[in-house]
Amino acid sequence: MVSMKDISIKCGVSVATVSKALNGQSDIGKQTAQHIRKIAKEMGYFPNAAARALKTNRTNNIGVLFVDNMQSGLMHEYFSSLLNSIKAEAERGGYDVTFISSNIGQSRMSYLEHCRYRACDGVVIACADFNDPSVVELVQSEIPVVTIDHVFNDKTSILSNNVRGVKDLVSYIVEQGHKKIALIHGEDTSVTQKRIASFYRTCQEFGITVPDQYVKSALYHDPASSAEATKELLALADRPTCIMYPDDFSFMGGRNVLDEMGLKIPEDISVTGYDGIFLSQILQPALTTVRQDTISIGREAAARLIESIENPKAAVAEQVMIDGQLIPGYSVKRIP
Amino acid sequence: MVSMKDISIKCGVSVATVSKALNGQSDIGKQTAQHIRKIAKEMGYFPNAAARALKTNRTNNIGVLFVDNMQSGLMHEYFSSLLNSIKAEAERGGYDVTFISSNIGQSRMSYLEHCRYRACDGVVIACADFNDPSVVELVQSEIPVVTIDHVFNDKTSILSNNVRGVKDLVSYIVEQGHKKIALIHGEDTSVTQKRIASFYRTCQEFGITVPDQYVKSALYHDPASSAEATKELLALADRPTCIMYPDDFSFMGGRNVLDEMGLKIPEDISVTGYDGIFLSQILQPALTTVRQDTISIGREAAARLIESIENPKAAVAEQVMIDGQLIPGYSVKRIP
DNA sequence: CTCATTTACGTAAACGATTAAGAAAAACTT
DNA sequence: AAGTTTTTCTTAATCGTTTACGTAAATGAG
Repeated sequence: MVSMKDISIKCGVSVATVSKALNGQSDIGKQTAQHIRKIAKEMGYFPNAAARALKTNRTNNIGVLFVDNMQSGLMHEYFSSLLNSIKAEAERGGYDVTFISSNIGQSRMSYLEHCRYRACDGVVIACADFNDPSVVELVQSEIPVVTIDHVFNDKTSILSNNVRGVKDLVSYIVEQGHKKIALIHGEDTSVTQKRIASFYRTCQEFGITVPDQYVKSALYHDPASSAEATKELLALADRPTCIMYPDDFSFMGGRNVLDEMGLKIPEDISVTGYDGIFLSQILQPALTTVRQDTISIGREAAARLIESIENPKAAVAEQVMIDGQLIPGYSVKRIP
Repeated sequence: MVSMKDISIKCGVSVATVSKALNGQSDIGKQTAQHIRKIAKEMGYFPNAAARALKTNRTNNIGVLFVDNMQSGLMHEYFSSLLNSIKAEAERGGYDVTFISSNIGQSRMSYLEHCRYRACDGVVIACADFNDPSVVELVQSEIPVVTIDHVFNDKTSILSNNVRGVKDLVSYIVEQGHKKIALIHGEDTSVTQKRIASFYRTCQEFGITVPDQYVKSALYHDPASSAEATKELLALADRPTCIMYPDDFSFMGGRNVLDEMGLKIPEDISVTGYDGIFLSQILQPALTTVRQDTISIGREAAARLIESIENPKAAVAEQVMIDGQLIPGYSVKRIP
């Protein structure tokens, strides 16, 4: 590996001069700097990240927290797409992306310790148990943090606009003429709470009362639990005309139940999903859903994190709402 | 951050002694070492990765190459699952995982340069264009490399046993009584070539001749192209009784076509997928497919890479075959 | 008791970069 | 022309570790 020393020898200057020339410091002669840069390129020089990190305490490395309780974190298209976007934006800003975990080898360390160990310049918390003390510790540390879909006081967070998304979805369903709308929601998280609240509120705005039996609890990304909930809904004396699923993938579970019972979508029953994953638009009929803008969410998360790393004084903690987009599809029947 | 210096002061010994005690060197008194370790733990000491890397030229960091031409790399469940497994095994071995990319900030660097810049101890090449000169350069460098599903001379590679997988699949289909089997395969890669060859060979072994029109080309993970191929197959005068799809997800495209034409699976036509993704077993009927053992593939890749990092002299390049598992499902009809 | 060996620790030089402070040379003042 | 400022470069310290080597004390051999 060619180091600054090699360049300094070749150029007949000191190492300090090389460093300053390469970093664009002003106190180096124009032509000297140019010459040094040329030689450096010729020799294929790249800075030694470790040395630079040691001295500057900056690594140009951001950590991502993707904790997959039940090994499913990255399997969700929502999260893998998010990661992709974070990665892309980080690269654009000159940062690398490293996974943060709670145990490295035999020694178990907290997320914070891991971050310090690797000297991450910042962390994106994308998928984690936000109540985990180890996560809270990290959030409250001095390390710049951006969270996704969860708000911590005084920290920047990027939020998929679930309130608006559900509102759009419900509005669309109502506009198609439905009055009996059921909601199957995921496990209790702040996202879920928002979706449920928005569901009730929007229904109310349209003067629709929702019987308690129309709201069922299931799990995200779990077709089995959605299938179960679907059965319960279909067993009701007064069936809903439209069922909203926690997410597109879970819908696949409900779909099977509907199939078995000989119910056609959307002729006999209408359905909606959430997320807008690739699969949802492959299905026949295309699923009515809300596409969460993972590209923007990831991009904003990385960009804001980098901003607060590079300009800590001016870093303002804020909540950034990213709107999703209603995809009408063909799974909701128009009722005259 | 507490450093060795802090510990050395508290313990009244030199920094060198602390270093040696913490690293388990033999030339430190038993009780001294124990005391130092105790204090270190009390003070919450963790080594500074950058300093250690600078001195030892080892980072305990492995790079992963997941190049997503057309931004789909991580979207495939095969790859995201692979990444998950690599990550898990790396963590077990005390390594962190960093993405390697070709451009970091404004300066475009080759994969190799990126690896050197970050001083990755090794790299897993999981998803990339193996003909890309930049990839080849990396493979031929001094950095330990393990490739997945592609063999480079003198390098360790982990291979999903596609030959066996397709053989098992075809055998199963034949055993169910099928003689007219069509294959829709993915774009030209070494994996695809193996699958096609294994398809032909197994058919031959069973004395089945495959008309050229029964073999169609499509793209992996692309339902549209598989749908197209399905149409072509169904337009044939002598239709196949079973269609093999490039992968489970692509099958979804074919499924729509079959649906439209009123063909029931498996009563009217049999189908198989490949991969064994979550979705495949949610479908009704459950898809006959081959589950690729991504857990083992990822684990072996990381484990072998770490082995060759930590014991370079004894590192033997080898090809490790990981068998998949036939999942019978219910999408292939038994023909008497 | 002396000399050799072992044990346990300290000294100091690296690793490759950054940066404050200093110094020589050039340019500008008046 | 002498002093002042500016420009350009060097010196040297530093970041936190690791490690070859040195050395003093303890132990053993004869």
